[in-house]
Amino acid sequence: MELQDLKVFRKVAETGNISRAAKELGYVQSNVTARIRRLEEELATTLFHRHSRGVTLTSAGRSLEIMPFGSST
Amino acid sequence: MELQDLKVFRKVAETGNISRAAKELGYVQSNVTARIRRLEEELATTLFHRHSRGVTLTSAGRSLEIMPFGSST
DNA sequence: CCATCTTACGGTGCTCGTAAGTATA
DNA sequence: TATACTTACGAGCACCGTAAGATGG
Repeated sequence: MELQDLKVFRKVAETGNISRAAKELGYVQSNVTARIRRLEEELATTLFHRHSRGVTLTSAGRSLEIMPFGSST
Repeated sequence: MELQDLKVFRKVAETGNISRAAKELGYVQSNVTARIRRLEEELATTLFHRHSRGVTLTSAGRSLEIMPFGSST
């Protein structure tokens, strides 16, 4: 897992919305989807529950969210 | 700068030798050369002095060396 | 329909190994 | 000649945007 992965993950967690996270990060939405998917594969877990109004953290996602990296944003 | 860049940088700094760092990291030597070069370009600075017996940190390199990331190795 | 996430596709650049080149002692 | 760093090259994959698809309210 690289720093950029964590930055994207955090923005999605913060907004609860992949589209808005993408806009705020300056990416298109499909890239953020793909990045989150790859991160989930790498960690062999599910970080977000997907529903029609956005996404919410799973318990695994909440664990990652509190990792003490990169908070200098 | 990503975590992997820092990991490679640190191993080179630790050993003072790109070839040995590469071996310890499980890469070929030319890749480590290229990675360090890319990192230097990204940071727009020179991290190592090159000489015929290896490399030594520049003052910029010493600054990066003490960054408080990734020390969990 | 509208908002949102996903999938397909192609371009560009990074990462990696192999191989050859350069330099110093 | 031995040791070390650099450059050239090509394969594979990640990252990025565009575009189209799927789903729920």
